[in-house]
Amino acid sequence: MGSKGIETKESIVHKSLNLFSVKGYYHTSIQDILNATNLTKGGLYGHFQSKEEIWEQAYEKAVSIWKEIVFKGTLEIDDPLKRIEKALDNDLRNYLGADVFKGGCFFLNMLVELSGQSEVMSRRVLNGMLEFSKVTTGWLNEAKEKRMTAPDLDTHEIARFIVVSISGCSALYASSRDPGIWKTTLTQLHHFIEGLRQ
Amino acid sequence: MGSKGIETKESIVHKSLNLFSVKGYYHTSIQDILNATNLTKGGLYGHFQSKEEIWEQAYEKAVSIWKEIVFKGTLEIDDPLKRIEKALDNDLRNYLGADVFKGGCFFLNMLVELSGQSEVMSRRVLNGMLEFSKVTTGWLNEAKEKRMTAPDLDTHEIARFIVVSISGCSALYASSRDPGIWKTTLTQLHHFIEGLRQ
DNA sequence: ATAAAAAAAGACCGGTTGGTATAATATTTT
DNA sequence: AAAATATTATACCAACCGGTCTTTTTTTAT
Repeated sequence: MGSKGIETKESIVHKSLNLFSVKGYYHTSIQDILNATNLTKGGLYGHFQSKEEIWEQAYEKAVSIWKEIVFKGTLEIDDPLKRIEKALDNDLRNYLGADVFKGGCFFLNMLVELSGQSEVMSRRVLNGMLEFSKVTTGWLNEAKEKRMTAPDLDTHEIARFIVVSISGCSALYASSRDPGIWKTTLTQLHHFIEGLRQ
Repeated sequence: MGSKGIETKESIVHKSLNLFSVKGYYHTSIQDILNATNLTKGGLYGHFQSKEEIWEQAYEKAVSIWKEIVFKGTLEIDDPLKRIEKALDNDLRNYLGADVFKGGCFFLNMLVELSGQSEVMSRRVLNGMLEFSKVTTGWLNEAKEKRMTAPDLDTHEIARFIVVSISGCSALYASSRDPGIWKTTLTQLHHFIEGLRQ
């Protein structure tokens, strides 16, 4: 594969990711992608076997973009609870609120659209979100071991509730475009997490 | 319109509501509705002018079904905070968790799917959800006036966070089908609301 | 029972969907 | 420069989309 091909392929993934995040997977047609990339079908299907394969690569790119934003400046924070708060601040303020993807949170949008349509694709998105829940659980366990919280803290449950909150925040912000949504969520989650300290 | 016509029309709305909640609006085709109702195009378009008109009536029916479940047994509760908890229990346990709509929460699914597709339809769903937020705000104000909470409680913000939480819960439950999602949310919201008392 | 009205059937419409096959054109490699 | 290879264009496919129209059937009112 020559350098021209690689460039074109990356362009397809990039443009498709934007389209998917704004219009959704099914509502983005191959023709939409062709218009955005100034290609024709031959040019596109030389790089991908199917629309779903384009989505897979777009999804992976979205994950790497999201990770870079959310975990920025978290690892150097010693206090695990503050670390969680930093990650949440990154997610809601610098990812969701900064409109990194014009349609809101790429993952939440995909999860809802694909549920009941494609078991394979929706499962993949869900697992990605559960991974974040696991990271949070780990940090909560760290806080518990350091005796910063109650010794009987149900860290798995707390982490799950945090993911629930940011998911709802993403859903409502995407449709309302009201920054008050993520600001409120951030404030309440801050109080919630600080309330775990003993 | 004879009684046969009314019966058919109600059947169309009923079947369509189920299809919309499982497959989504755009992914439900007219043909799907025809198969479910054992009608043909002539039979269907004699009752409705467009697919969107079918959705409007399905939406209204969903609202009435939801209201009946969520507000059941709430009005006779004097304690406004307990009243909110009862409504949330109804919503998560008896509506979402009971799989009243097979695809999860009809409103959340519609909100996400329609955002960025149909301004008119998504706005309608969002406004419906904000109405529930207003009811909750009113109940919180009642608690504040009765001096059950801190005098400076930001009731609007609290209500908004509650709606955020149940929205996220609906999104994650729809795709995971894990009852632990709504059970966790219920537990945490219970603690959250009880924590408002002073 | 019969006439009027309502309901339903079914063919048809233009447009779009994701995807394929083949031919032409660029780009690399030799 | 020429040959090999990678990339792209274009025409085409069957299936499906929401919706319209006319005809036939069924229900309803008299």
